[in-house]
Amino acid sequence: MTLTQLECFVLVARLGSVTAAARALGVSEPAVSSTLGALRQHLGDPLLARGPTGMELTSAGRRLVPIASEMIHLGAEAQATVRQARGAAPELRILASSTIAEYVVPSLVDTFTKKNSASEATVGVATAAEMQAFLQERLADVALGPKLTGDGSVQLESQPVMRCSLQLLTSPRSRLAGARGLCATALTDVDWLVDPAGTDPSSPVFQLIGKLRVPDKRVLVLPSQTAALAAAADDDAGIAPAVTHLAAGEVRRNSVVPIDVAGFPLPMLWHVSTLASDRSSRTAWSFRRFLTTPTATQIMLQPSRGVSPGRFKPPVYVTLWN
Amino acid sequence: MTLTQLECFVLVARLGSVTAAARALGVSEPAVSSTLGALRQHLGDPLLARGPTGMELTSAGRRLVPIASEMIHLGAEAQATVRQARGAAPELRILASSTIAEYVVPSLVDTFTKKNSASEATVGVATAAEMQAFLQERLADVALGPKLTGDGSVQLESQPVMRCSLQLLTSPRSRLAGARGLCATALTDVDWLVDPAGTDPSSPVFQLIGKLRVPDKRVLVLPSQTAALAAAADDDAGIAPAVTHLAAGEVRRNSVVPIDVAGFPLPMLWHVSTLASDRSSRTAWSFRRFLTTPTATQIMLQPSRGVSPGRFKPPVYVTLWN
DNA sequence: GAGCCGAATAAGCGATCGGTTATCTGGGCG
DNA sequence: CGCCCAGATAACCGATCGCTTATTCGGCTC
Repeated sequence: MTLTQLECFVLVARLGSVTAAARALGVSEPAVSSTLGALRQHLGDPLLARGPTGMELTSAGRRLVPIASEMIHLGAEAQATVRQARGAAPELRILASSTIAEYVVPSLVDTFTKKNSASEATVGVATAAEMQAFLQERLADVALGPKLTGDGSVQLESQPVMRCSLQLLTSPRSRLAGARGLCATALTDVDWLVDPAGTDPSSPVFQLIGKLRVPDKRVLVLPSQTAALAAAADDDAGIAPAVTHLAAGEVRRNSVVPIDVAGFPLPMLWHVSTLASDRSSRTAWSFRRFLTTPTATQIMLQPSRGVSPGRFKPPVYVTLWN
Repeated sequence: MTLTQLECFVLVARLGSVTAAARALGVSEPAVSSTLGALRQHLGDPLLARGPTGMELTSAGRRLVPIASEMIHLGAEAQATVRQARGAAPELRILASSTIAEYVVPSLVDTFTKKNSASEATVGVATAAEMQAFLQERLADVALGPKLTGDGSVQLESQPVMRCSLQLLTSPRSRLAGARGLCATALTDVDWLVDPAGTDPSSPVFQLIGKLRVPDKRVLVLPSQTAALAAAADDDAGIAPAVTHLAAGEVRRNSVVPIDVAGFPLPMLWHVSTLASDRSSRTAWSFRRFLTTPTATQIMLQPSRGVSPGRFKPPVYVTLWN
């Protein structure tokens, strides 16, 4: 019985699927499957079995979850405690959607750690479901992205920190560029150029694609928002959904232009989420408060220039820090 | 960071020495040393350093102990919980001094599990220091042997369950056999045939040997008390300290005879120890209560015949059950 | 009944674990 | 001063871990 096995188990239990857990951990599905298999054999119980709504816990599995979860948490705490005892800065583990991670997290972290010199940040990219699981397992301290609700058993606090909007952008020379009052159905037979956050089922972009019934082959996932915008700048390459103020620079330079579609720009909110204050780390809490300050708002409005396409090393999926 | 590493660390911290921890775990000293080294490297702190009174915790190590201890405990609890959820009998992990393990534990366990069919026992041999460490780490549920005091931080409950005495036995044809009113100094130039419990610094036998200043080369550690008595039965092989009522059969058969030394038979007590009732498992508590019943006393007075020498597979040192 | 999707299994690979014996090192102590 | 003891290190070995790709299995849907 290793901590890795328990981590796998808990993640599968929380996310309801081996595949999702594998993606969250950034490994292949068989890796998780076999790790889970080892734990099953060791404990002599299937722990999880396929059910109509994903993997469902057996009676033994249900009792194991809280214990395993606590062990994992203590593992992280052990590391943090030793770090602190040695006088090192406490670490702040931040999760963000790929878009936010790309444009605003670096400068936010920069400013925060300068202000609050006693902390050291690591950043990972995750989907909303992963954020929720990781926060609940205390494998991350704070998440930036869509609103998280918690799953009832563990309370998450999610608070809006930025009001912004979504636009659809395309090349100024595209046939869509000049059109007025476009109908949504006209958008289903062009390529959609999205960043990794567009694959998160709870992201506005994903939901938009779903609502419009854009066929899968029309959705191209690029490694970053910057790359998506660069691709959209090519004539007739397709359309790129983007956060208005983050793409403002590209629009000003006229490399892309907004498409006029009813309902756009689509308003949206960025949220910051942590565990309830009494279970959250002091540093996480302090970072969260920082995000509501005007300084942080300024930073989020004036994004660091997106990393040039190809240079943006996609952290792709989060690695666990232990 | 593995559970094994944490286990090593905690055990070294509790026992105050790498060597002692290695013995408790039944492995070589370098095994523990290097496992500890791996943890040190992983956490970037020495955790423990040599001090005048054994290994001493660094500040980081001091904070790590309770966390690591809790993780280990949760590991054991995870297994127990899953076992129980599957409907299996809860397990009872018993530690005993080698003498007690040899003569009375098997029948005690037999009777107890028959009475209390919902439990399954495993037995290990340990010294008093190991018993204390294992109980505190909840790596064992109950210990049978000398009185344990606890080390202040964790409270152990130790209760006498058997009043008995220690005799010195030798071959009826030995030159010591007939002597009357022997002086203790006469005993330092014969071989002492002791069982593994005689190597436990807190055992009466060990203390006796120390008080008499018997030279090390005069002390022969045999794999069991039965073996020691068999050896003592040889002419002039030496003397074997033994619990009076356990050796009664051998004495009745005249294969060995008691030596007449002032102060002998030396009274002694067997104790049963557990964690305080609120932290101890139900099964452990129930076993402990069982030991105070007349049934259990009867069993302890009428030992199962010692296993024949050589056939007694010495569990030597306890294995951790996880 | 055929196809599909997600989990499980197979096979293989390199790194690490956990263990051994033998040796080195560094502090008390006679 | 040199011995001795206990911890650290070296060198080595086999088992397991953790991960991969490819394939098989089992339910569901059409």
